[in-house]
Formats: sequence, structure tokens, C-alpha cells
Amino acid sequence: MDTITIKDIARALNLSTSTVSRALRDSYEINAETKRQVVEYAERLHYRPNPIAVSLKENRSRVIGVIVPQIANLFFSQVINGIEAVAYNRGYHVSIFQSHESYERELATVQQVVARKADGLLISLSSNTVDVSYLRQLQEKKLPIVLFDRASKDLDVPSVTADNFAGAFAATEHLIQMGRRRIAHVAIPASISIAQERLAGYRFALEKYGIPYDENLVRHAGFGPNEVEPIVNDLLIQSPDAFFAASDRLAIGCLATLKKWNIAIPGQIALIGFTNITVADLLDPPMTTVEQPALEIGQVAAGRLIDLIEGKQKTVSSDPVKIATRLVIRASTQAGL
Amino acid sequence: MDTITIKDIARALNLSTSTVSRALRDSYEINAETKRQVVEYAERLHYRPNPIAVSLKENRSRVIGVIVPQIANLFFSQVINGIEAVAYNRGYHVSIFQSHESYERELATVQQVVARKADGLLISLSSNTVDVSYLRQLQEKKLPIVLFDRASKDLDVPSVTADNFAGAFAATEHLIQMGRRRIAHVAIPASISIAQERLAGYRFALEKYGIPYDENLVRHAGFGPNEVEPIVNDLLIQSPDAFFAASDRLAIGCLATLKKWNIAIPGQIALIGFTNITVADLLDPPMTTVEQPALEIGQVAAGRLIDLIEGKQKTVSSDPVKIATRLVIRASTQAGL
DNA sequence: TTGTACGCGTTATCAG
DNA sequence: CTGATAACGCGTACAA
Repeated sequence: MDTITIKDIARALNLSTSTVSRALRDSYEINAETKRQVVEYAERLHYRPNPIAVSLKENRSRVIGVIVPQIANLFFSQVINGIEAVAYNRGYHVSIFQSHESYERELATVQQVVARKADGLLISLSSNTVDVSYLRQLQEKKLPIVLFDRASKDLDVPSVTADNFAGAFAATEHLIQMGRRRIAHVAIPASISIAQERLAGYRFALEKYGIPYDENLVRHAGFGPNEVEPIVNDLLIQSPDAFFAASDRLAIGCLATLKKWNIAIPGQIALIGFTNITVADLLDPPMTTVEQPALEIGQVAAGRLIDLIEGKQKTVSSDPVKIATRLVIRASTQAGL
Repeated sequence: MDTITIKDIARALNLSTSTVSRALRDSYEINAETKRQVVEYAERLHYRPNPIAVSLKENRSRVIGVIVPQIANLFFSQVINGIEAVAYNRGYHVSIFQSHESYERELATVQQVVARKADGLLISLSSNTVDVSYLRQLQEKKLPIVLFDRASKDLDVPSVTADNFAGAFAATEHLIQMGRRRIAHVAIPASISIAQERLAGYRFALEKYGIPYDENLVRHAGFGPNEVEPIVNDLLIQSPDAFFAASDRLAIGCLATLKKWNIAIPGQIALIGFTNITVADLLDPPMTTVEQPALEIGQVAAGRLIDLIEGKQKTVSSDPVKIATRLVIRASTQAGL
């Protein structure tokens, strides 16, 4: 292997490794000339310190581990972009991993990342994760952790999420103001923290407008490939006049099912997805959406984590940060109503 | 820090670290009883070898580095899923990184990953990467590398891509068979390897049906946020009767622009995207697409890489692997014609 | 200002 | 069968 080490430089310049080492970092009392020599030589040979050796020595890695349920999801991939932007600026590398909505893989991945001395963890919990004790243990070992999007009430850890309650409220209220009264809600799995918040926002809007809550109009869908259609079919039996879908995937599932039954959405069904769908404008009629500030969530989460890592946050104020969502009303949805 | 090491076990059991180490791996001549003791104690304390120390010692990490231009792209995220499935099964961890279509970031990321002793690299080149000499150097240092999707003719490295030529040919031929003659092609940046292949497939189809190639009908679009619309506008001046978009993003850009001008796609313009758009069925009319076998590309690429890593591939046959695409013809697109 | 020696956690070699 | 020792690359107390 011809990767060059501090030792090579030392030998070439007739110096000790410690002198070279010092010359390359703190100029902690080192002869200017020696330093110049070393730095120049190192430069010329493209010397790069071995991060593995440094990690072993210093017990850290300048790496932030990011674990998301799945990457094939515009929301998460955008959050990651936000994370990277901040982390990169502050001198950290970001390693990305997927839990594939599996508790076991989440656990294994986190263990691996921690074993590799990541300086901190940014996690969005898998839908199957109920036992978060492994995270609590890491937290007790002083490992900086920040949750985003999918947090856990069983964990006293800082979290950054969209304001799901307000977003769901806005979506539902919009539908109500368009004259709808029987609004079906296709929800994400109840085990996910934000499912409750979205449901609460939905219920609160109904309440505000004096519409009774009908549990038959609410169904949770999992992540299986063909789970949405039967659920939408069931909901259709309740003859809803609108749909509030709690995610991109569910919104698409709704649309597909409605299309299959040839139900014209504008006249009879209004649909709002809690989404980042980029093609919402292309649909006919365009879909009104609640957009999550994914980029910002990532940026804020990364910022908080790095503050924790660098000890700028003495008090770990674990009060959740809520980032405002945005209701995007597409023209002809309104027209259609 | 209360991470337990081999040394802790040795002390507790009055053994030397070397004995413990041996007991934990090769049972190479070790007393059965001693071994049992060690293993049991290690189990009880949840001992996990420090992967950083092992990497330093063995100069490898059982980690595969994956670098893609961007994660917020269904094609890439699905490829990654394919990669993970295979790598996981064969005992490797996968670390995911983005180059954000920047040569500099690609370079920096690869250097970082290599410095951390990744056992191999799976890369899809950024659109700005023209100088691949840094990869050639790594290759010469015997680092296993496999390119996927975006390869480079300047690099004699195994690659796995979709059969872009055949896919583009099939798409174009389909449009021709639907009676179109002036087929506009919105292409990805010419610097990307597969751009040429797709263009060639397009041209070959025209040729086969005796349609003259008109360079005014072909435009390349970059990755800027507002690049597609003006290009589509320009193309519209050439009064095309169909569009062949070379990617998801471009297809969406086409659709958006056409919708803006209120051009009814079915009657006047047929559109085919070289894509993985999941909502193609929802569009009105549904869009016919050429689907890339993303998952399979990832699986094959990961398989080849691991074969290389494990030396099963003595001869580095760098002949590119082409995976067949699938033309998905949506019913009413045909009807519309 | 520079060099020596040690440790981070692990494995491999060589004695015993 | 087991233990001492060296080595992977680096940083740092301690000595000079």
C-alpha cells in the first residue's frame, strides 16, 4: 500500500513522528522553518491523515450518522439534503443509512454506526420501532442524538418535526371551507409518532366546525405494496365527499383507486395529501397539498445535533421543535368545487 | 466510556488478551473450556469488537461505499435498495453518499471513503465529472470499483447500466408506430455517459423508419431548477408531434410546460419518459414509460463488486453489463392517438 | 524546539 | 494450549 503516513514524512525529513505530527496541526511551539518544511513536503506527497487511526485515538470521527426508514421517499431525501448542507459547512461528514422500516435493522445499523464512533446520530424512527431503550442507553452514554420527523414520546431527546397538528388542521379546514363534511382520513401507521398529531389536527378542525368525528372515516394504512387500495375501497363505502391522505404514498394510492373506479375527483371528492409530491400540479385536477419543509427540518436538526456535539448546548432542552408547514391550494381544485 | 474491550475480558478471567482474542475467533488450538468461558462472558457483557481497531489492523472495513449524484431520485434510491439487499446478505455494510452533481464533492467523498478503508466502491458519476483520473489511480492501487448507470469510457472498470440504447429505441419506435414523425427529444446533459446511448437509440429508430434526423428537435437540459421549460418552449417552435424525455425530471418538466400552454397531450403530443415515475398511471392521459430495472442494476452491481473484493473474479472483465428495460404502454395513451 | 515512549483495540507471530 | 510482544497510524505527556 502506498498511502503515505506521518512516519514516511518523518523518515524523509530526518525528524521524529511527533515533530511531524505537531507541525501538521497546532503550531504548538514549533520551529517555523521545520513547520514549513513538513507542511510543504506533506502537501507535495498529498499526505492525508488516516481517519481510522485518528478515530481510534480520539474516540471520535467527525462523522454524523443519519438513519432514515427509507431513502426512496422525497421527504427523507430532502431532509438529508438539509442535513448535509449544514454538516458539510461545519466540518462533518454525513453517512446515510436505511432501516427499511425494520426495528432490527435500525438497531443493528445504529450499533454499527456507534461502534464506528460517529460523533452524533440523527434518526427518524422506523414504523416498527416501539422499544427505544437502546437509544436511551446511548443517550445515557452521552452520545448526542436528535430525532426528526418520527420521534418518540418515550424518549427525552431533542426532536425536529413539521408542525403536523397545524398542517393537518389546515388541510382539513380547507376541505371544510370548500363545503365538505364527510372527510375520510387515510392515515399512516398509528405507531408512528406523527400519525397521532395529524389525526389530532384533523379532529380539531372537525370539532371547530361542529362536524362530528366518525371513526369509520379514519383508517390507518401500513407500508405493504397493496395495502392502500382495499382501505380506500372500504372508506368509499362510507360515501365520503373528500379525502385527507396523510402522506405522498397514500395520496397516490387514493388517486389510483379513485381513478380505477372512475370517480371524478373534482366534483365529488376533494383530496389533500400531506406531501411533497412534485407532480401535484400535473394532476387533473391538481391536488391541494400540505408541504413539509423538509430541507429546513434537516438543517435545524443537524444544527441542533452539532451544537450538542460541540457542547454549545449545555442544557439539553428536549422541547420538540416544530417547523411550520405550508398549505398549497391549487387553482382548479377550488374551481372544481 | 463503558464500552467493553478484549482487555476487560482478559482481566476479569485472568487471561491474556491474545487468548481471549483467539477464543473469540479461530478456535485455532484453544482449550474448549477456556473458550466456553470467554465466549460466555463476552456474550453476557455484550462484547462487540471495535470495528475501528480492526480496520486499522486489517486495512479493511467490511464496508462498501456508494456514491450517487443525488438521493432525491427514485432511480438512484432504488438502485441503492438493490445494492443493500445483496451487500447485507453477503456480510457487508453499505455507506451512502451524495456528490450533488459536483466533481469536487465526488472527489472529496471518494477520498474520504477510501481513507476510511472501504473495501470497495460503487459509483454513479456526477454530471460534472470529466476527469476520472482519480478513479484510475484508485483502480491501480487495486481498490475494487464498479460503476453503475453513469459510467465513463475513459475508465476500464466494470459497469452495470440499463440498456439505454434499446430502451430509447423502443420508446422512439413506439411513438413512430403511433404515427408520430416529428419526435422531440429532451435529453440529459451530454456529459453523462448514458445521454449518448439514449440519443443513439433515438436516432437508430428514426433511421429504421426512414425519418430524417433533425437536430433542431434535440435539446439537452441540465440540472438547474428552471432549465426545462425554456427548452421545451424552444422545441415547441419546431412543432413536434411527440416528446421523448430522457428522464423523470425532464418528463415532468415537459408535462408541466405543455399543461401551461394548455396543449392537450393525447391529441397532439405523445410523451414518453425514460423513467421510474410511479404516478405515470395517474396522469391524464397516462404516460407511456421506459422503466429502468433499478433494483436489478443495484443487485448486479453489488454482486460484481463483492466478487471483486473477495477475489472470485480473477480476470477483471470490464465489459459493461446491460440490463434490459421495460416499455410500459399505458392504455389511453394509445387511445388518445 | 524536538525526541522518546505510550496508548487507543485488535490480531498475528513467536516463544514457552 | 497460552502468554508476551509487535504492529496498524496517530497524538501527546514527559523528557531532553
